[in-house]
Amino acid sequence: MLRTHNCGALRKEDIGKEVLLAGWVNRRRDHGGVIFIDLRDRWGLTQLVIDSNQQEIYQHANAVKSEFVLQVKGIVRARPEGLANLKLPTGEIEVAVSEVIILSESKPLPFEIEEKNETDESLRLHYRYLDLRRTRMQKNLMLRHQVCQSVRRFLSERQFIEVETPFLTKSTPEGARDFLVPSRLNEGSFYALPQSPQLFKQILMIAGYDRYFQIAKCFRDEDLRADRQPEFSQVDIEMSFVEREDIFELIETMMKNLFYEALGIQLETPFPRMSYDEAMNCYGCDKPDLRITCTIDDLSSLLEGKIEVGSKTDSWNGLFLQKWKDFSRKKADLLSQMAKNAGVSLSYIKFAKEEGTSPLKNKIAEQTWRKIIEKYPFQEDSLLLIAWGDRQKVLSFLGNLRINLGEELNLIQNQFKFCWIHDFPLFEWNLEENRWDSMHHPFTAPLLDQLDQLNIDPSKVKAQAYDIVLNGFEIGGGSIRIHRSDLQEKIFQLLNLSEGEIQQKFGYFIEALQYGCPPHGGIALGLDRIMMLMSGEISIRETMAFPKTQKGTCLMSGAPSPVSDDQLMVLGIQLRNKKGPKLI
RNA sequence: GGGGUCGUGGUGUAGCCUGGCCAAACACGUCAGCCUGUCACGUUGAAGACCGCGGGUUCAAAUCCCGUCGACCCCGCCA
Repeated sequence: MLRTHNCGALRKEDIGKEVLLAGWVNRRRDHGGVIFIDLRDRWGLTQLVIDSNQQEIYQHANAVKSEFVLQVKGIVRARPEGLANLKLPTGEIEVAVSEVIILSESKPLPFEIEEKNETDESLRLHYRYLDLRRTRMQKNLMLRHQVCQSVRRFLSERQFIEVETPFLTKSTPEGARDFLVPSRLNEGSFYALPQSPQLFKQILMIAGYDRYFQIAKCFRDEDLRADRQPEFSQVDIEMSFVEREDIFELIETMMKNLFYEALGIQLETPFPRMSYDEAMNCYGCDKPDLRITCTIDDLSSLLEGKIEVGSKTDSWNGLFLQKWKDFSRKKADLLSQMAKNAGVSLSYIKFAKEEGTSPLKNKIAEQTWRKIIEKYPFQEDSLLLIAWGDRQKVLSFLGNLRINLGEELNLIQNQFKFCWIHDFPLFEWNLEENRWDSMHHPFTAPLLDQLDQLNIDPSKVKAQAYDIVLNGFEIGGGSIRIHRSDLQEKIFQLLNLSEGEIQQKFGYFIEALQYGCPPHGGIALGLDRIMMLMSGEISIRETMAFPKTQKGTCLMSGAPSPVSDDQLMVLGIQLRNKKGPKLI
C-alpha cells in the first residue's frame, strides 16, 4: 500500500505514529522557514509540516504545487498549544514530514477546486474530473451511493431480487423517441435502448419472480431540461399479487427508511393522497408542490352569472394569498397581461384598512361581494386573485401563478412534502393523430368497476395509475398492470393499433400473458430527481457523475461524434445528409 | 420548432442601458522575492484579456444593430 491512513483518518490518538499518507495538494502555505501543505483525498484534509532545517525535503516541498499527487512519510504530532484547527476533524494533529515523493504533477488548473465562486457549467463539464474533486460533487455522489445502498438493502430485506434487463432491446414507437442502435448482424434492423424495462419486468412477473427490482438506466431521446437527461436512472420495482395499497405502503416505508438513513430526516407516513381530478382542481397541475399551502378555489357557485363577461366562461377560480405587501397597480397590470397571454381573465380583491377594494366591486351585487369577503380570512394586505374563462386554461394559469408567487413571496419552506396522485385518466386525446393515447402506458389497468365505460366513453375511464410527487417534482409513477390478454388487446385496439401492429410490436408480450400471468403492479422512481431534491440542487446534472448538456453532448469526451465511413459500411448505413460534421 | 438569459485575462465579476474619460477595473489564481505556526497565511512585485466568432452602423464600438456559435432556463416534446 502506498499509504497507511487516508487524509481524514488521523486523530490525537495517533500521535507518535509513523504514517504514510498519499493524496492531492489542496493548498500550500509557505512561511519562509516552514511550509504547510494540506493533503486532500475524499476522506478529508491532513496538514503536513515541513521545517527548513530539513534542507532536502524543504527544497522538494518548495517545488510542490496545487493538485500535485504526493506520498509522504512522517510522524503524527500534536499541534502546538492553541493552534489546533477546530474546523477540521484532523485539526488537532499534523504530520511532520520526513520524506516526500511526488507521485504526479499537475498543470495549473483551469479553475480552483475550492468553490470560492460559481464556475461556468460548461467549463466544469469539460474538466469534469476536476469538478468531481470538489466537495459539492463528492457529497452529492457519496449521498447517491448511500441512497442506492439503502434502497438495495431495504428491497432485499423485503425479498425483492435485483435482475438486470437488456439495453439492446426492441423499439416500441409509443411514448418517447427511442435511441436506436444498428445491428451489424442483421443489416437494416435496429435495437432500441430501453425507455424503461417495463415489459421485461412484467414478463419477470409472468415468470414467477414475484418481487423484482433494478436500479435501471433508461434512455429517452427527447429534449432536455434541468430535471431531464437523455439517460437517467430509475429504481424500478414490480410485484405480483398486489394492489395499489401494497405499493404505496412499500414505497412510503422505503422512503422513510431512506431519508432517515441518508439524511437523518424522519418522514411522516402515510403520505397525503389525492386524485388526479382533485390535484388539477386545487393545484392546477398533477404534481403539486405542497410546501406552498394555498390552493385554487372554485368560485363558480358564487360568481357564475353574477358578472357580465363577454367571452365564454365555464369556470371561476380564486387564489387567496394571506399577505402580499407590495402588491401594486403595476403588479396587477403585469398579472393581467400574463393572464391575457394564457387566454384567461383576471381580477383581484385587495384588502387593506379593514376593507376590500377591487376593480370588480361595482360590478357585482353587494350580497355577492359580502359572500366572497366572508369566505376568506381577509386581513391587512391579503389578496384574492380571481380568474375566469376556459376551465383548463384558468386552472393551469393559476397553477403556474401559485408556483411563481410561492417563490416570489417566499412561501416555500425548506422541507420535504410528499404526496400520491392517483386515479389518472386512462387515456388522453391525441389531437394531432385524432386518436386516444395512453396517459401512463398501454399496460396500465383501468379501474375495474369502469370496464364497461371503455366501450361507451373512454375519456371517463380512470386508470389504476399513481404518481409519487415530492416538492412539485414527479419522482415516480406506476400502476397496477393488465394481466389478461383479452383486456390488453382491447386496450391496444382502443389505441387504434391494428391487429397486425399489435402482433408486430407486442405479439410476444400478448402471448406471454396467455401462459398464466399473475395480477401484478409496480412503480419506477426517478433516482436522479430524488437525489437532486435530497442534495438541495436545482438540476439533476449535479447528481450525475457525467451528465450531458442541453444539446445532449458530453463536453468532456465530445460525444456524440461522427464515425468513419468504414464503420457505417459495416452496418450498411449511408448518411442521407452528407453535410454533417466533418471528421477530424 | 419557438421564447428568453448569458458570453470581458486561467477563474469569478465590474464596465454595456446613456459609444469617446477603457491600449479595460477588482477579487481569486499563476509566476518571482521576503517571512518559522499558518490553515481563505501575510507581504512586495510581475506577467496575463484588444472584450465568443463574423459582419454592419459611426469620425470613433467591449458598449448600438444583424448574423452565427456555445452554455443555461422555459414552451412544445418527455407512454
